[in-house]
Amino acid sequence: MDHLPSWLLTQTAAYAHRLVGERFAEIGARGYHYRLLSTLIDDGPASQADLGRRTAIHFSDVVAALNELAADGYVERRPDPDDKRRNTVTVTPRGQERAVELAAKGEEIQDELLAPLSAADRKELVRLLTLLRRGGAPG
Amino acid sequence: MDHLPSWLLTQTAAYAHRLVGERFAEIGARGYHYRLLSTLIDDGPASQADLGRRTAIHFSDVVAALNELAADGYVERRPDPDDKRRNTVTVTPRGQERAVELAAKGEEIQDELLAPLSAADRKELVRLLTLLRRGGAPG
DNA sequence: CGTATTTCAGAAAGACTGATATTC
DNA sequence: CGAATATCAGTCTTTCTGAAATAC
Repeated sequence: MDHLPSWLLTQTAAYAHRLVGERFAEIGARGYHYRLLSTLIDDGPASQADLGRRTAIHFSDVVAALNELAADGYVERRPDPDDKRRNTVTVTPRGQERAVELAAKGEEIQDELLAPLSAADRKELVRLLTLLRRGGAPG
Repeated sequence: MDHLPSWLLTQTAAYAHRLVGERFAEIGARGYHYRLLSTLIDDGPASQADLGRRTAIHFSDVVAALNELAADGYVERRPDPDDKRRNTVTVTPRGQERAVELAAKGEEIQDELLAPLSAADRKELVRLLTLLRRGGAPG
């Protein structure tokens, strides 16, 4: 059974999942927060629908995660004057600091997760997973 | 963001996960059924605790999945005469047929999942994931 | 006594569905 | 009108936690 890729993928993913959940929970965060904040900083302010597309998080979950981030003062929602349906989501100064914290945690998690792999193997893994992902989620 | 291994792993896993769920659902099954039946056939009858360890499925989830498999007549639970705490789980003839069906579905899912990868890349992926998994789940 | 097995009830997290109000 | 956006309420799956009863 250990040779089946989908089995391995599920197992490894479950481990990665648990690790990400645990480590982010240590600082009161979730994976969604990390994804959203990072994307906002890397690609700039966006509407919630745009955020959903960029992060591959469902619209409804973007709303919920943004509620949490806004409650802690990490992001702000402002109505888009050009399109009244939209909220423009921006990162506050506090959110910038939080993003640094989450990014550091992210690095820490990476290192823990990839500990068994050499630098070359890590690059190879990224290459293979990128190829795989194309089959499922274009973008 | 696309270069972060844990992100890639989560995304790819989500895709693999969805694929496995959908395809097995087409024949009224779940991933757990496949894992449990395959393990029972490959390694022989076992107690539920053993099954949990072999498949890396939680005891409580083994119970639930076995309830489903037993309801369809694919497995049988018999009290272990040597240790009255244990149930010995065996595959019925119907279960053998079902296992063949699930294995075929499993192959189909593999092919769909790994379509973007060459044969060499598939082996490489298995190698890397196996290494990774050691970090989290020894066994 | 502590440990192992089976069982059930439920929670957390991610992904998703459906409905609604609003605006383009 | 159809399409997009934001929101809310809720489901589904997998994984895991906690507690109970029973047997070693």
